Amino acid sequence: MARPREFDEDAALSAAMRCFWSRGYEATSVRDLARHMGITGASLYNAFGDKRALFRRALDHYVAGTLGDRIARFEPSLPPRAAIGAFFDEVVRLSVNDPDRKGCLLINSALEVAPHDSEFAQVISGVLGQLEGFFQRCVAAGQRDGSITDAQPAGDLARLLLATLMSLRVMARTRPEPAMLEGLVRPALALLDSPRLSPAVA
Amino acid sequence: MARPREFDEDAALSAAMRCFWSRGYEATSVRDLARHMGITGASLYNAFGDKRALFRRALDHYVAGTLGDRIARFEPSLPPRAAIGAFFDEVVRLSVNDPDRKGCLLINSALEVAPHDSEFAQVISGVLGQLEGFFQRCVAAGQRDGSITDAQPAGDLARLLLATLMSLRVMARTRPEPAMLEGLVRPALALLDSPRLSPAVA
DNA sequence: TGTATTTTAGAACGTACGATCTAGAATATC
DNA sequence: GATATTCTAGATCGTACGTTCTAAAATACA
Repeated sequence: MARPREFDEDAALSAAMRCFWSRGYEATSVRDLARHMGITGASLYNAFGDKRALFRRALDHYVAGTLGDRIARFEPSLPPRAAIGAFFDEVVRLSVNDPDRKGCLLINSALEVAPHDSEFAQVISGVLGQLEGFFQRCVAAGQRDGSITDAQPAGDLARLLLATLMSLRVMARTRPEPAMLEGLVRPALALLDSPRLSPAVA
Repeated sequence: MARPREFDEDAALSAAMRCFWSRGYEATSVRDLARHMGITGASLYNAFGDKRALFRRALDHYVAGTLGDRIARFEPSLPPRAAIGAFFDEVVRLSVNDPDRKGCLLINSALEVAPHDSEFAQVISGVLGQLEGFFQRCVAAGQRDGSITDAQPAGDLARLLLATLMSLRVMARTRPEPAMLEGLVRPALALLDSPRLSPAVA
């Protein structure tokens, strides 16, 4: 064997992720990447293949470290209705406090990369499915414990939440003001609390 | 005065719009544009300024000819609830029959251009406001004639519809299958038909 | 310690980008 | 018909792109 790598591969990957996240795939140059990763172009190609392969790694890193982490923090530790609320609260809070308007790397890639790259389309579609699954599990559990209405099937409510999340990510890149983003989220969450079918209200 | 222009400016603008629509702003080169517009680079710069100014014209052209036209076709001629349904039906149908997965130029630009160009952010935000206004007018009218529930305020339902539209446009670039897109739209439209608050159901 | 192997840095490859310039062709006004 | 103006085509500008190459530095195993 031979000389070991000088740089921290995980730190370099995180730096690459941040580049792709704030500038997008095409607009991020290999020179940008190398500079922010603290390595040279040759090392980048040695360690990660080419730009597209590095992007794939960076996207996986993002999904595991941001989306996956958020679900893992909220789903096991909060009641289902609260987990959904906390999920959206965090996304709104991060969006409002993001002067670069980076949005979400997954959704950004769904629009920039997926349409003309079937491998990424498949990966992204799978992650969107995981998100829908998270919402569906929360809604179903909330319907069982009575904290979420059963006026709509859990699958339908989950898709409404997924749609809300995607629209939130779109809006956050154009108009990331609290009133705007909360105006998108609040009516969606209100649906979860709609009265049950059984007793009359008025 | 002097020699008149040889090419049809409106046809050229439509061709430019199609380029930006299918490839995005950055990925569309001035040479691409000139070729599809049927003119030379010099004529393009003479007639439209630079690439950014041409994109601005192309985006306005898209908004007027696609979004504006769709609203103008449905809002005056259909009952409010039907206008909303026809709007989404058309977007789903066009998305499914779009092998290039172009999506919507406005939403694509909201993610690609708006975050780092405040002028475009303002323009796009304004158009999103017009869309929300269309939904709000339809919902309010539908609530008046009883075809749409008043279990939620018209503004909230309008924002839910706007969110649904944005998510539809995101999903259409990644997974433009009828089942997927209709699965996003159907639960949102179902909300409009929710029972009114007054009589008990079960 | 010697050698094979993989790292590093940075120059260099060919290509494409947005934009401009140089001519020459064409036309509305005088 | 002369002239001033705006059009056209295509070469050309400087810059940046993704990628590869060259050579020197460094280390695990014999």
